[in-house]
Amino acid sequence: MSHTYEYPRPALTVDCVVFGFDGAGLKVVLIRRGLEPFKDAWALPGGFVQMEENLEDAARRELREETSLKNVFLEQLQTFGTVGRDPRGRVVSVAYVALVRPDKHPAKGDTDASEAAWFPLSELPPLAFDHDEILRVARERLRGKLRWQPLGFELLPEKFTLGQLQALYEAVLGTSLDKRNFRKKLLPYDFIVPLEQFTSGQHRPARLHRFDRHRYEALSRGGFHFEI
Amino acid sequence: MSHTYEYPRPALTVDCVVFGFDGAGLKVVLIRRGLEPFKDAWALPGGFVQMEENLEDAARRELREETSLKNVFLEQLQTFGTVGRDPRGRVVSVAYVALVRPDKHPAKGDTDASEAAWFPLSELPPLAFDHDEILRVARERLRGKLRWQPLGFELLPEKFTLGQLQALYEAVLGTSLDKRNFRKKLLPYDFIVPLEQFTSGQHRPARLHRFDRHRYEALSRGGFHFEI
DNA sequence: GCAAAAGTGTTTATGTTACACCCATGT
DNA sequence: ACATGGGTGTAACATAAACACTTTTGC
Repeated sequence: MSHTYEYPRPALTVDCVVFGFDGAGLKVVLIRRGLEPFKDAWALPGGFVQMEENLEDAARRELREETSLKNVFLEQLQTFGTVGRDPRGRVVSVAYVALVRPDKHPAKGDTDASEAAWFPLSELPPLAFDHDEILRVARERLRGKLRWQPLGFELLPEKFTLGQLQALYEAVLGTSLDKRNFRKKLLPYDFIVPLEQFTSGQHRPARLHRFDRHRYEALSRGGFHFEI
Repeated sequence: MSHTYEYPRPALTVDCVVFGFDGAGLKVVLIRRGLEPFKDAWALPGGFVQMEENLEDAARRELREETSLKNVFLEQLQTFGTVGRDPRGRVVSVAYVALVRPDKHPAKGDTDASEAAWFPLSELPPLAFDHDEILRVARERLRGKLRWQPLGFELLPEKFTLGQLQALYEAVLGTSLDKRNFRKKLLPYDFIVPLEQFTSGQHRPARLHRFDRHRYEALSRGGFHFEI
């Protein structure tokens, strides 16, 4: 070990923006902080990176500890390091975006966090630190990515209707889409596979579909181009 | 200050992938390391983040110190934090991408680095640390972004010919493009402004153009969509 | 029978691709 | 005169956008 350890260094945290979709709108997981600073305020789940821990592992650990979520889609977003973003001193945070299916994941607090809950993006409480900013960047990223990558499937149940898929796109993109054109665009790629199962309920049953990840990856390798 | 300082923490660095374009191919700035580890190996310019220094400021400072580059386009790329990526111990690096016009920027070493030089992407030496990986991600990002954003203008002189612009796109995307279709696609947006100046040289003079940043930003705000 | 969501095709407009020749200059 | 890169248009094709009615179910 050379001069690497000779001077003070920032603290390093990870923060996770966990998106979910309930059929109507996008939601995000927040935890109520149990400690100062910002005690009792809502914040993104996250915490300090351990010395021998990869960044993504730290993000997954914090998610597990604070929200009981595991095996979720997780991707690095951006690193936030403005001096003064944390009143405790210099803290640099590597932010991650996670996508989960709320039906599979109840989002209950476990250890550190006294409470964890889903919030609709339209009804957010004030957030601790610069977490509004992190969340804003995360929303932009999600909107940008959804158009070129079929991320939607990380947010929907394994079997879903085309109506649900479209509602998700509409919620993320903030626009309304034409039902026929939406299907015409997606279905020919054949990574959305129709099943012989249908929903039941008050209305006409809708056909269920599943996402064919292998088919999608094969297409991707061929350098295909897909845009909603 | 609470428990923030109670345990050991990773060291934090910034590393910069500086791209330039010389009319023929993409180049990147490397510095020859003067210290262990990887003494005398080539590496990306970068260094430790100071305690009261914003991340981007640290990146700009290191660029200035190691390569004399200033006032360049700079954007955060991704954070690399795999345990073991630095033999000195746990070092997490926030990587940045910079775009510069090589004509304006000679890239001479200044302080820390004994040497700084431009390397064509096709003739790279072995790099220190995980800098190959960082560079790989940077190239991908550049390729991805160039198609939706007119980044090209950061890499070309203020006044440029359409031939130069096309050569740049071809170098970054790794494809060849049709001259007529390329112009037909870009010019109607009117953010490339023809000038009444022409090159001189061995061949027919080419009209010079400039990038109209305001026009581009006005278009962007209108949510326009541009793709090569 | 009515309310509510599912499902389905065609036409028109727009954008993309492919393609070949003449022009201006320096040597 | 020739070598070199600059500059220009059109037709075929593919993709995107606009648009309305019928079906099935639960109540």
